[in-house]
Amino acid sequence: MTRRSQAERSDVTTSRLVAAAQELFGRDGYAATTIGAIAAAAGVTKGAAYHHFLNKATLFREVFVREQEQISAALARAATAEPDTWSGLLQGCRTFLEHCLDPAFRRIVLLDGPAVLGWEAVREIEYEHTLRVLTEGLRAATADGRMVDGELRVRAQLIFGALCEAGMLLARSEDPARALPAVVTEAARLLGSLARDPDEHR
Amino acid sequence: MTRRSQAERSDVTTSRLVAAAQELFGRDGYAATTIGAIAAAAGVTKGAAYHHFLNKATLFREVFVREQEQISAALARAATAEPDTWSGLLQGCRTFLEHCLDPAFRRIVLLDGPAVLGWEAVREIEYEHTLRVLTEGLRAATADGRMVDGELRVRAQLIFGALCEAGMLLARSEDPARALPAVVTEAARLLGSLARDPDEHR
DNA sequence: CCAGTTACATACCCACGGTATGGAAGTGAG
DNA sequence: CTCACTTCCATACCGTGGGTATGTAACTGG
Repeated sequence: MTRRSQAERSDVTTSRLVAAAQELFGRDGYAATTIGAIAAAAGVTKGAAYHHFLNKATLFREVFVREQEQISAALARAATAEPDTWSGLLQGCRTFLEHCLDPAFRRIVLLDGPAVLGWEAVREIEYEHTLRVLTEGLRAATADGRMVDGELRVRAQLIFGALCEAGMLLARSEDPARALPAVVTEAARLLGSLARDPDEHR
Repeated sequence: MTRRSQAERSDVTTSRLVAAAQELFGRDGYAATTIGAIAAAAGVTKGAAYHHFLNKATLFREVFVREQEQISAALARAATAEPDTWSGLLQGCRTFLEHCLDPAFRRIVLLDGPAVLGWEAVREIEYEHTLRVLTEGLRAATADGRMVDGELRVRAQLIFGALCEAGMLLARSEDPARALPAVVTEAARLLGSLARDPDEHR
């Protein structure tokens, strides 16, 4: 009984298309991935793809959002598992860096995303996901007295930039597992500038 | 007497092509710029472009290097004009941020560069220019006792990432000139973590 | 002065993003 | 149940643009 409702059929094909797109965009990059290839990988034709998505960039945007949802969930999970706000922040950074070891993630989120969607659009999406988690972590740590006051939006952005760069650096090293401590150390040192001992005031 | 040597003719057309490419890539972005348009703007045809450059990416790479040469020179100039290594570092960062107000610079160096040339290639070029200047600034400040020790290569990379993000943030604000102080303050605060009072040891 | 190279222009190919069209399957009103 | 209408998707097609093949005039070295 392959009799399905329209909504069902539609959902199945769209999610198949997005999944195939995520796979191919992540592996080959945006420019080297054709709509035809995505459709074929999803078991449909170009017509189906253009029925559900306005154009290639729109489909890519969908993939980008998916990627954001996945990592922001992982970040939130990692942070809340920690005993206090400060270590939650550090653990979140570590989790982000580990995520950067995935080539598909780097390709989609760090390399192609800004070029394809534009910086503003990308940061707008990220501010609903990754940047939101980071900003809230900073806010919590500040409210906790573990971090000096400041423009949180700006601060989150700067830290995010440093983390992205760190993730790329890490991924490029021949032995990422061994290089991770050094990168984490430097990152923690940078963050350390913002730390404040909750017991003493200076 | 328009009689020119081969080398002369070649140099003229190549530099014209690069100049036109820099203009168009910076204004419209990599994807929206065609080789034909570049050639036309340079007063030649596609044939000339493909005679001097292997492909579109190669031409873009040339433009990218030019952009790097220009900014790294400006950074070095700004830094050496300062009285001490630490303020030289700060002034260099400020100069970089001001450079980010140029849309063409952002487009070529921050957005399209990594996507087109790949992260490794971009950082390899930058390590010969912008990142070199930054790393040397850090080295000088460290040797001067103004900054705590650390993995300079990694540190430069992290700071660079934060600065790029700061530059984008700045450029997107409705009034960059007014937003600059806040961004500089946050950036300086981040850098402050690495500062060390040269007179006291702890 | 001439063989060989360099510097282009012109003409062409084709891959790929996007559109137009057609038809099969589903849906909702009467 | 039926029939107009919509949704979903395939097929066929178009235009643009990156890249190549070819032709040719100008320069160069012997």
